[in-house]
Formats: sequence, C-alpha cells, structure tokens
Amino acid sequence: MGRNAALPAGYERFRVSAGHTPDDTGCGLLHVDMDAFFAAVELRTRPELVDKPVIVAGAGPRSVVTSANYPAREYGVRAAMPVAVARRLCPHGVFLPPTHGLYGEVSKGVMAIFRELTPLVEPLSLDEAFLDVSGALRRLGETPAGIAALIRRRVRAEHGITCSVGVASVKFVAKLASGMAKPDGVVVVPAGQTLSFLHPLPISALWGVGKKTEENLRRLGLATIADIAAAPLPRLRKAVGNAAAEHLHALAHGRDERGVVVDSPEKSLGAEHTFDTDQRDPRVLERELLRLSERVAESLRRRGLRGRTVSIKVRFADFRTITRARTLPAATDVARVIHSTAVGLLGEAVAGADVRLLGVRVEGLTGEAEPEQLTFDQPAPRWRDAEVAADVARSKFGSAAVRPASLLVPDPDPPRGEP
DNA sequence: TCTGGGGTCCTGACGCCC
DNA sequence: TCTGGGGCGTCAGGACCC
Repeated sequence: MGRNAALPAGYERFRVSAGHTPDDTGCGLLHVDMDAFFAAVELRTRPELVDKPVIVAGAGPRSVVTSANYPAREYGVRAAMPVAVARRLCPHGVFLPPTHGLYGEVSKGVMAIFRELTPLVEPLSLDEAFLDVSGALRRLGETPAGIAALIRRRVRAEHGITCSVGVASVKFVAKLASGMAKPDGVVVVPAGQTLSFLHPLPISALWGVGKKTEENLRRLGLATIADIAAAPLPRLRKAVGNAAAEHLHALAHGRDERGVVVDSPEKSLGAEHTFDTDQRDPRVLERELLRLSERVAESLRRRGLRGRTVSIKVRFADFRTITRARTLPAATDVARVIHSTAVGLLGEAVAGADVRLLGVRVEGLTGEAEPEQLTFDQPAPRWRDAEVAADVARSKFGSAAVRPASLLVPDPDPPRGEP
C-alpha cells in the first residue's frame, strides 16, 4: 500500500487530467497500486459505509491497522498504527476484521487483467505490480498512458475498486509516480524530465531509505535527492555501506537497470504470532512453535518446496528481538522436523524470559523434486506420510479437521481469526 | 501512539578448507 | 610445522518493504 506522497507543489504538470496528458514516449514501465486495497474490497459489500471512516484491523489487543480508507486517513489513521491509537483518533470509525482469502481472490482477478495486456507483470504484493508495456504498445494500439487508463477502467468495472498508476521510463520512478497519483489517478513522468521530477524530492522518497538511513544521510547534510546525486560516492559509502550507497547514487541519477521480473523464486517461508499477553511457560511456547511449524510445513508442501535452514524469532517483553538458526543435513517440509529443531533453538535462546512474539521460518528453499541428501538420522518418512494425509483431510473437511493432540488442549493464548 | 505478519537484502563475525 | 589469505558456508542482527 506504499508510502503515499501527496502530489508536491509544482508537480501538477505530471498528472493526467481531462485534456492534459504529459508526453509518455519512452515510458514503458507502469506501477499499478490499488487504493486502500483491503478497505476498498470490504466496502464493495457495504456500500453504505463508503463515506464513513473504515479501518481494517485484527481484533487482538496488540493488533495494528492493515488498511484504512481515505475518510479514516483524514483522522490521522494509517496502516501499521496500533489499533488502540486508531480508536483514540477515530472513535466512531468502523473497524472490520480482515478477510485475507477474499483479498487474494480479488488480487488474482486484477493481476489477470494485467497479464491480458502484457506478459511482463511483476506482482510486488497483493495490491501492486510493475508492468512492462513497451512491447505491447503496437499490438494494443495504445500509448502507455492509454494502457493506464484502460487498466483503471477495467479494474473498477470488473472488481469495484479503484487504483492509481505511475508511468515512467524506469521502475522506481513509476512507483514514486503511482504514490503521487493517489487516490484514483495517473501520473506520467516524461523520460526527459526524470531528473527534474526526482531532484526536488526528499531523500525519504528513495526506495531503500527508511528512518535509520534517512537519519544517517541527514547527518551528512543531505536532504533532497539532488543532494544524493551530487554527493561523492565514498562519502555515501561511509554513511550507509557499499551496496546501499551504489544503489541510492544510481537512483538519484535516475538510473534503475532492474527490469520487470516475472518469476522470482521464493527464498524463505515463515509464520509468526504475537501473544495477547507475554508468555514464559515453556509448554505454551513449545505448543505455539508446533502450531507455527505445522503452518509453515503445510504451506511448503502446498508449494512443492523444502528448506534446509530452520530459524526462530523471539521478541521479548522489552521488544528486544533475536533470531537463531540451524541448518539441517537435508531439506525438509515435515512439521515434526521443523518443530524439534525450533524447540532446540528456543531452549538455547530463552531462559525463563517473558516472550511477546514467536516466529518460525524455513530458508534455503529448493523444489521438492530436487535430489535430497540422505542421512543416517533421516526422520522416519512415515511422519511426512502422516502429514500429507492430514493435508488431504484438511482440504476436504476444513483446517480444524486434523491437529496434533498437543494442540487440542486449552490454550491460554488462542490464535485469532484463523482463515 | 506503542508498535502485526509476511517477506528480502546486506553486513560482519566466525569457522573451515585449501 | 607454522602462517597467511582467499573463498565459502553459517549465523546473527539490522534495515527496509508492503
């Protein structure tokens, strides 16, 4: 849902409006971003709420806002804000629980529209994607801005939500442009005006500059993208490290060689849970690790993946966060194996401390078909068979159909809103 | 204000092997 | 036998993104 920069003063010339379309020759890259996606999807079935502040958020005491419509934003409500704060800012707002399955379906439909127009589609998340349309212009008999308009018409007509589009000659400029187009608009940055578009903007507009990097750069007296472009590389390297310095310097000069990547393989897969109240009972923690391991193993198997490195994440009551990892002799997609590894790591990391969050992640993913290294302590393949059988049962009878016995005892911190 | 859950990438330290 | 260095894998942590 992006960092929305409102259209800065003097940037009207980049906006597409009735009777005005900036020169879009050479602008083959589009960034399409749904407006307040989750909230917009919820409003399709609750049209009476359209002009009211609507906030999509979890129900727990430690939940945060996942999406807020524009009326809610007028009260200062933002994504990632604690729900308690959002309620204070907007006490009469309508708070809705997220329905993730539905967002996934709408997202699929929207991405399908994109793929009808060009095969070069790179989804970034459920609600946004880069499109390379340079090869599709002649076939469609359209200009880039024309394709942007077509996309917006179809998304609205077929899915009942609005989106904003940035059109530019390089990816990250298209992304900045879509943020400025919000809500429900199009911004075109002519190829020849890329630098005059970029240079007045604050450094925080650059992809990869968050709070910490911004502080580091400001300490050097760098405030705008023009300052970054003019700064000597060695100075930048000292402030933010080699990779980030090269990256930011290139972006500040309007250079972004990255093309649209259609299929990038997943590198890791994980699940985590924040307890409603901090927990220190080892039995509760191990049971939560089992639940998380089950979820991770299930989604590995669903995707036909296995992973070699199991890592856990522990956030303590004081918000200090640690990770611990162990690499296995062979890749796995078996919950039992992931869980026993995670429990071992947890024992080493947590000694009677209050735990706020637990996470399990599997990295070093390979396809199921890739050869597996056999070892003497290979877990009995029966565990995997049993878990695959449970997958089948769950797909037939629902996710609660098959659970390990230890997950059936009363839980002091029951998971909420399981899809 | 008091901070979710899903990810990616980078850096530095360290051990191992050649 | 000792030493050094490069390359690589692993691990931990931090920053960033949506």
